[in-house]
Amino acid sequence: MTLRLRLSYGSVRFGPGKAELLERIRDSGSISAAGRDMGMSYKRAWMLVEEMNTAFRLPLVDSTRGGAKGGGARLTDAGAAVLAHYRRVVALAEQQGAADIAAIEDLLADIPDEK
Amino acid sequence: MTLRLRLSYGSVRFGPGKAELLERIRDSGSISAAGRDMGMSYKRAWMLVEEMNTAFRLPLVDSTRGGAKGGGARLTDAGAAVLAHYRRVVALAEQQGAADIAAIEDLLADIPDEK
DNA sequence: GTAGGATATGTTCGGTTGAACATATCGCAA
DNA sequence: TTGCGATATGTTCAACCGAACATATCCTAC
Repeated sequence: MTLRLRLSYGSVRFGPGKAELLERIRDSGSISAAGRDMGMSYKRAWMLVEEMNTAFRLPLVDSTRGGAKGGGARLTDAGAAVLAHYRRVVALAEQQGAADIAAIEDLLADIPDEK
Repeated sequence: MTLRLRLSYGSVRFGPGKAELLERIRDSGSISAAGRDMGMSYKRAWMLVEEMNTAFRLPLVDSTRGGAKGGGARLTDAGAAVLAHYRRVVALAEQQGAADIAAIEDLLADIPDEK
Protein backbone atom coordinates (compact mmCIF):
# COMPACT_ATOMS: atom_id res chain seq x y z
CA MET A 1 0.00 0.00 0.00
CA THR A 2 1.54 3.27 -1.06
CA LEU A 3 0.52 6.77 -0.09
CA ARG A 4 0.46 9.73 -2.44
CA LEU A 5 0.10 13.19 -1.01
CA ARG A 6 -0.39 16.52 -2.76
CA LEU A 7 -0.41 20.04 -1.38
CA SER A 8 -2.51 22.72 -3.05
CA TYR A 9 -2.58 26.44 -2.56
CA GLY A 10 -4.92 27.98 -5.08
CA SER A 11 -3.77 26.75 -8.47
CA VAL A 12 -0.32 25.96 -7.15
CA ARG A 13 0.21 22.26 -6.57
CA PHE A 14 3.09 20.22 -5.26
CA GLY A 15 3.02 16.45 -5.17
CA PRO A 16 5.06 13.29 -5.66
CA GLY A 17 5.90 14.03 -9.29
CA LYS A 18 7.56 17.36 -8.68
CA ALA A 19 9.22 16.07 -5.52
CA GLU A 20 10.84 13.19 -7.38
CA LEU A 21 11.86 15.53 -10.16
CA LEU A 22 13.59 17.85 -7.70
CA GLU A 23 15.33 14.89 -6.14
CA ARG A 24 16.63 13.62 -9.45
CA ILE A 25 17.77 17.07 -10.52
CA ARG A 26 19.68 17.35 -7.27
CA ASP A 27 21.33 13.97 -7.88
CA SER A 28 21.98 14.25 -11.60
CA GLY A 29 22.60 17.97 -11.97
CA SER A 30 20.48 18.00 -15.11
CA ILE A 31 16.83 18.61 -15.96
CA SER A 32 16.99 16.43 -19.04
CA ALA A 33 18.64 13.53 -17.23
CA ALA A 34 16.10 13.78 -14.41
CA GLY A 35 13.21 13.74 -16.87
CA ARG A 36 14.70 10.89 -18.84
CA ASP A 37 15.06 8.77 -15.71
CA MET A 38 11.41 9.39 -14.89
CA GLY A 39 10.29 8.50 -18.39
CA MET A 40 9.07 11.95 -19.29
CA SER A 41 10.04 14.28 -22.11
CA TYR A 42 12.54 17.03 -21.46
CA LYS A 43 9.86 19.55 -22.29
CA ARG A 44 7.53 18.28 -19.61
CA ALA A 45 10.31 18.20 -17.02
CA TRP A 46 11.26 21.75 -17.93
CA MET A 47 7.66 22.95 -17.70
CA LEU A 48 7.30 21.48 -14.22
CA VAL A 49 10.50 23.24 -13.16
CA GLU A 50 9.21 26.48 -14.66
CA GLU A 51 5.95 26.10 -12.74
CA MET A 52 7.79 25.65 -9.47
CA ASN A 53 10.17 28.51 -10.08
CA THR A 54 7.33 30.94 -10.71
CA ALA A 55 5.09 29.59 -7.96
CA PHE A 56 7.61 30.19 -5.20
CA ARG A 57 9.12 33.50 -4.21
CA LEU A 58 12.59 32.16 -4.94
CA PRO A 59 13.37 29.66 -7.72
CA LEU A 60 13.76 26.07 -6.57
CA VAL A 61 16.01 25.11 -9.47
CA ASP A 62 18.90 27.12 -10.88
CA SER A 63 19.87 26.24 -14.46
CA THR A 64 22.70 27.33 -16.72
CA ARG A 65 23.08 27.00 -20.48
CA GLY A 66 26.21 26.28 -22.49
CA GLY A 67 29.60 25.49 -21.06
CA ALA A 68 31.85 22.49 -21.24
CA LYS A 69 29.10 19.94 -20.68
CA GLY A 70 26.35 21.96 -22.30
CA GLY A 71 24.92 23.32 -19.11
CA GLY A 72 23.14 21.90 -16.11
CA ALA A 73 20.81 22.53 -13.23
CA ARG A 74 21.01 22.37 -9.46
CA LEU A 75 18.70 22.74 -6.49
CA THR A 76 18.69 26.07 -4.70
CA ASP A 77 18.47 26.27 -0.92
CA ALA A 78 14.76 26.95 -1.33
CA GLY A 79 14.43 23.88 -3.51
CA ALA A 80 16.18 21.68 -1.00
CA ALA A 81 14.01 23.10 1.78
CA VAL A 82 10.72 22.51 -0.01
CA LEU A 83 11.76 18.98 -0.89
CA ALA A 84 12.81 18.19 2.67
CA HIS A 85 9.59 19.58 4.16
CA TYR A 86 7.48 17.65 1.69
CA ARG A 87 9.32 14.41 2.35
CA ARG A 88 8.81 14.94 6.04
CA VAL A 89 5.06 15.46 5.71
CA VAL A 90 4.76 12.24 3.71
CA ALA A 91 6.88 10.30 6.19
CA LEU A 92 4.79 11.57 9.10
CA ALA A 93 1.56 10.68 7.36
CA GLU A 94 2.79 7.15 6.66
CA GLN A 95 4.00 6.63 10.21
CA GLN A 96 1.10 8.20 12.06
CA GLY A 97 -1.52 6.69 9.77
CA ALA A 98 0.01 3.22 9.61
CA ALA A 99 -2.70 1.61 11.71
CA ASP A 100 -5.58 3.07 9.71
CA ILE A 101 -3.86 2.35 6.42
CA ALA A 102 -3.37 -1.25 7.49
CA ALA A 103 -7.02 -1.46 8.52
CA ILE A 104 -8.14 -0.38 5.06
CA GLU A 105 -5.75 -2.82 3.44
CA ASP A 106 -7.23 -5.65 5.45
CA LEU A 107 -10.63 -4.95 3.92
CA LEU A 108 -9.28 -5.06 0.38
CA ALA A 109 -9.87 -7.99 -1.92
CA ASP A 110 -6.59 -9.67 -2.74
CA ILE A 111 -5.38 -10.50 -6.21
CA PRO A 112 -4.04 -7.08 -7.25
CA ASP A 113 -0.67 -8.58 -8.19
CA GLU A 114 2.15 -6.11 -8.08
CA LYS A 115 2.69 -2.65 -9.37
CA MET B 1 -3.23 25.30 1.86
CA THR B 2 -5.14 22.10 1.42
CA LEU B 3 -3.89 18.54 1.53
CA ARG B 4 -5.02 15.77 -0.77
CA LEU B 5 -4.11 12.20 0.02
CA ARG B 6 -4.55 9.05 -2.01
CA LEU B 7 -3.93 5.44 -1.09
CA SER B 8 -2.92 2.95 -3.76
CA TYR B 9 -2.67 -0.79 -3.64
CA GLY B 10 -1.81 -2.06 -7.08
CA SER B 11 -4.38 -0.62 -9.42
CA VAL B 12 -6.81 -0.01 -6.59
CA ARG B 13 -6.96 3.61 -5.53
CA PHE B 14 -8.85 5.47 -2.86
CA GLY B 15 -8.68 9.22 -2.49
CA PRO B 16 -10.66 12.36 -1.69
CA GLY B 17 -13.15 11.90 -4.53
CA LYS B 18 -14.36 8.47 -3.49
CA ALA B 19 -14.30 9.46 0.17
CA GLU B 20 -16.58 12.43 -0.44
CA LEU B 21 -18.82 10.30 -2.61
CA LEU B 22 -19.21 7.73 0.17
CA GLU B 23 -19.97 10.50 2.62
CA ARG B 24 -22.67 12.00 0.46
CA ILE B 25 -24.21 8.62 -0.27
CA ARG B 26 -24.37 8.01 3.47
CA ASP B 27 -26.07 11.37 4.00
CA SER B 28 -28.42 11.37 1.02
CA GLY B 29 -29.18 7.67 0.66
CA SER B 30 -28.79 7.97 -3.10
CA ILE B 31 -25.97 7.55 -5.60
CA SER B 32 -27.54 9.98 -8.05
CA ALA B 33 -28.12 12.66 -5.43
CA ALA B 34 -24.56 12.27 -4.18
CA GLY B 35 -23.17 12.60 -7.69
CA ARG B 36 -25.40 15.56 -8.45
CA ASP B 37 -24.19 17.38 -5.35
CA MET B 38 -20.60 16.82 -6.40
CA GLY B 39 -21.26 18.03 -9.90
CA MET B 40 -20.64 14.71 -11.57
CA SER B 41 -22.84 12.62 -13.81
CA TYR B 42 -24.76 9.73 -12.29
CA LYS B 43 -22.82 7.38 -14.53
CA ARG B 44 -19.49 8.49 -13.15
CA ALA B 45 -20.72 8.26 -9.57
CA TRP B 46 -22.03 4.79 -10.24
CA MET B 47 -18.75 3.69 -11.83
CA LEU B 48 -16.79 4.85 -8.82
CA VAL B 49 -19.13 2.91 -6.54
CA GLU B 50 -18.73 -0.14 -8.78
CA GLU B 51 -14.94 0.17 -8.57
CA MET B 52 -15.04 0.28 -4.80
CA ASN B 53 -17.46 -2.59 -4.47
CA THR B 54 -15.28 -4.87 -6.57
CA ALA B 55 -11.99 -3.69 -5.09
CA PHE B 56 -12.94 -4.60 -1.52
CA ARG B 57 -13.83 -8.02 -0.23
CA LEU B 58 -17.22 -6.72 0.88
CA PRO B 59 -19.17 -4.03 -0.98
CA LEU B 60 -18.94 -0.54 0.52
CA VAL B 61 -22.28 0.56 -0.88
CA ASP B 62 -25.51 -1.38 -0.93
CA SER B 63 -28.03 -0.27 -3.56
CA THR B 64 -31.60 -1.25 -4.32
CA ARG B 65 -33.71 -0.66 -7.41
CA GLY B 66 -37.38 0.13 -7.64
CA GLY B 67 -39.68 0.75 -4.73
CA ALA B 68 -41.73 3.71 -3.61
CA LYS B 69 -39.00 6.25 -4.16
CA GLY B 70 -37.37 4.43 -7.03
CA GLY B 71 -34.65 2.86 -5.00
CA GLY B 72 -31.64 4.09 -3.10
CA ALA B 73 -28.25 3.31 -1.69
CA ARG B 74 -26.65 3.13 1.72
CA LEU B 75 -23.22 2.62 3.21
CA THR B 76 -22.40 -0.84 4.50
CA ASP B 77 -20.42 -1.34 7.69
CA ALA B 78 -17.35 -1.90 5.54
CA GLY B 79 -18.05 1.36 3.71
CA ALA B 80 -18.37 3.29 6.93
CA ALA B 81 -15.17 1.72 8.23
CA VAL B 82 -13.12 2.56 5.16
CA LEU B 83 -14.41 6.11 5.17
CA ALA B 84 -13.63 6.59 8.86
CA HIS B 85 -10.11 5.18 8.53
CA TYR B 86 -9.39 7.36 5.52
CA ARG B 87 -10.65 10.50 7.25
CA ARG B 88 -8.45 9.68 10.20
CA VAL B 89 -5.32 9.28 8.08
CA VAL B 90 -5.95 12.65 6.45
CA ALA B 91 -6.59 14.34 9.77
CA LEU B 92 -3.40 12.90 11.24
CA ALA B 93 -1.37 13.99 8.24
CA GLU B 94 -2.71 17.54 8.51
CA GLN B 95 -2.07 17.75 12.23
CA GLN B 96 1.33 16.10 12.34
CA GLY B 97 2.57 17.82 9.20
CA ALA B 98 1.24 21.27 10.06
CA ALA B 99 4.67 22.76 10.74
CA ASP B 100 6.23 21.52 7.52
CA ILE B 101 3.17 22.49 5.51
CA ALA B 102 3.35 25.98 6.94
CA ALA B 103 7.05 26.15 6.16
CA ILE B 104 6.37 25.38 2.51
CA GLU B 105 3.56 27.88 2.41
CA ASP B 106 5.89 30.59 3.70
CA LEU B 107 8.16 30.04 0.70
CA LEU B 108 5.29 30.43 -1.76
CA ALA B 109 4.82 33.54 -3.83
CA ASP B 110 1.57 35.24 -2.88
CA ILE B 111 -1.13 36.36 -5.26
CA PRO B 112 -2.83 33.01 -6.00
CA ASP B 113 -6.23 34.49 -5.26
CA GLU B 114 -8.81 31.99 -4.23
CA LYS B 115 -9.97 28.68 -5.58
C1' DG C 1 -51.67 -1.84 -14.68
C1' DT C 2 -49.49 2.36 -14.99
C1' DA C 3 -46.73 6.21 -13.34
C1' DG C 4 -42.65 7.69 -10.99
C1' DG C 5 -37.95 7.82 -9.41
C1' DA C 6 -33.62 5.75 -8.92
C1' DT C 7 -30.40 2.16 -10.30
C1' DA C 8 -27.86 0.06 -14.22
C1' DT C 9 -25.34 0.39 -18.74
C1' DG C 10 -24.12 1.53 -23.48
C1' DT C 11 -22.59 5.19 -26.83
C1' DT C 12 -21.02 9.38 -28.62
C1' DC C 13 -18.50 13.79 -28.53
C1' DG C 14 -15.40 17.45 -27.09
C1' DG C 15 -11.66 19.10 -24.22
C1' DT C 16 -7.50 18.37 -21.80
C1' DT C 17 -2.91 16.33 -21.49
C1' DG C 18 1.13 14.49 -22.61
C1' DA C 19 4.35 12.49 -26.50
C1' DA C 20 6.71 13.42 -30.28
C1' DC C 21 8.89 16.28 -33.40
C1' DA C 22 11.28 20.47 -34.46
C1' DT C 23 14.38 24.35 -33.62
C1' DA C 24 16.98 27.94 -31.47
C1' DT C 25 20.46 29.38 -28.21
C1' DC C 26 24.24 29.22 -25.17
C1' DG C 27 29.23 28.83 -23.71
C1' DC C 28 33.31 26.20 -23.14
C1' DA C 29 36.83 23.18 -25.22
C1' DA C 30 39.48 21.44 -28.76
C1' DT D 1 35.45 28.65 -35.23
C1' DT D 2 33.34 24.52 -35.05
C1' DG D 3 31.32 20.87 -32.37
C1' DC D 4 28.94 19.24 -28.41
C1' DG D 5 25.50 18.72 -24.84
C1' DA D 6 22.05 20.74 -22.26
C1' DT D 7 18.70 24.45 -21.69
C1' DA D 8 14.72 26.89 -23.74
C1' DT D 9 10.30 27.00 -26.53
C1' DG D 10 6.95 26.32 -30.18
C1' DT D 11 3.81 23.08 -32.67
C1' DT D 12 1.25 19.12 -33.86
C1' DC D 13 -1.07 14.73 -33.06
C1' DA D 14 -2.98 10.81 -30.57
C1' DA D 15 -4.90 8.97 -26.43
C1' DC D 16 -7.50 9.30 -22.50
C1' DC D 17 -11.43 11.11 -19.56
C1' DG D 18 -15.38 12.94 -18.34
C1' DA D 19 -20.06 15.09 -19.99
C1' DA D 20 -23.89 14.46 -22.25
C1' DC D 21 -27.29 11.77 -24.27
C1' DA D 22 -29.94 7.62 -24.54
C1' DT D 23 -32.22 3.51 -22.80
C1' DA D 24 -33.48 -0.38 -20.06
C1' DT D 25 -34.94 -2.29 -15.69
C1' DC D 26 -36.79 -2.57 -11.20
C1' DC D 27 -40.48 -2.12 -7.53
C1' DT D 28 -43.93 0.27 -4.71
C1' DA D 29 -47.96 3.14 -4.51
C1' DC D 30 -52.05 4.76 -6.46
